[in-house]
Amino acid sequence: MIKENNERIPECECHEEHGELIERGRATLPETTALYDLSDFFKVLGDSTRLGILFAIDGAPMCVCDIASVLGMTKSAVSHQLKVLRQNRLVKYSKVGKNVYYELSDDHVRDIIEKALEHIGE
Amino acid sequence: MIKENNERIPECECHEEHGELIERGRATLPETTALYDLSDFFKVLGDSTRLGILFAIDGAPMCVCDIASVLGMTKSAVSHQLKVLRQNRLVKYSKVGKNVYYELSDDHVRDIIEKALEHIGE
DNA sequence: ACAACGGTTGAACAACTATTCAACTGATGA
DNA sequence: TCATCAGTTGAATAGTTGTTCAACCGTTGT
Repeated sequence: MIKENNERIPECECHEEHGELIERGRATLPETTALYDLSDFFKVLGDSTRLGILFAIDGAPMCVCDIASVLGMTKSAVSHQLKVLRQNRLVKYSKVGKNVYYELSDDHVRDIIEKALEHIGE
Repeated sequence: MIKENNERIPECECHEEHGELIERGRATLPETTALYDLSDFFKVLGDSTRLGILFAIDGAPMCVCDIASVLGMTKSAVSHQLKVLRQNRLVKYSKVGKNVYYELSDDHVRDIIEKALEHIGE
């Protein structure tokens, strides 16, 4: 957890002369709120169930029951995670009769996941 | 949490005819271990302190004390998070006297964070 | 109107995680 | 050699998070 930007950042405790370095570090540091938004975004992707859902519905929309079947989980558990994905706008849905079909809301996310997969495969 | 791939995936509980959809979903689903690796990677980025550290040392290596100063945190807290970043190979370090200088180990990570920032800014 | 079904929701519980604190290691300089 | 400082570490604690369970809502078909 990071202190608010408007709090005074204390001098470096160590006795080296790194004042300039610290200034530079502070300069490249995004706003506190931006940092939280960013970490929240990564937190959403940091769960294998949610990633599984994203992979499952990649290509074709699927209803909750189907997703649950693919992942071998209960509808309830899937629905809870779909809520998180919805709230963070990673998926969108459409109701058809009794069913609710979910799909990826964005190509952006696909790119990020792909890049991460590349990074890991080294 | 996702069931192991070698477990039998049950038929869809709902009474629609989605057999093909489910087959397709299963096909696009990565190996369970790959899914865990991927979510672990995002988990590391899903913390504002760790992101703050990455931003701080972006450009110039910094010692622990400086990082702590920039973020307004204790050396201990920073060191604990640096350990996580080390274990996941997101940072590398070099000792100079009493100090330990940390820097980004990879341009890949910078790309991913940048893409995520783009995604959020919409 | 009613039962059945797909899906959502809230509470509860267990598992995990980040920070603090205190103790420790290793390098430096007197 | 000894005190000091940069950094690490383990245990403890508080906060967060994912799944389960049971109850619920809205739509469909009879």
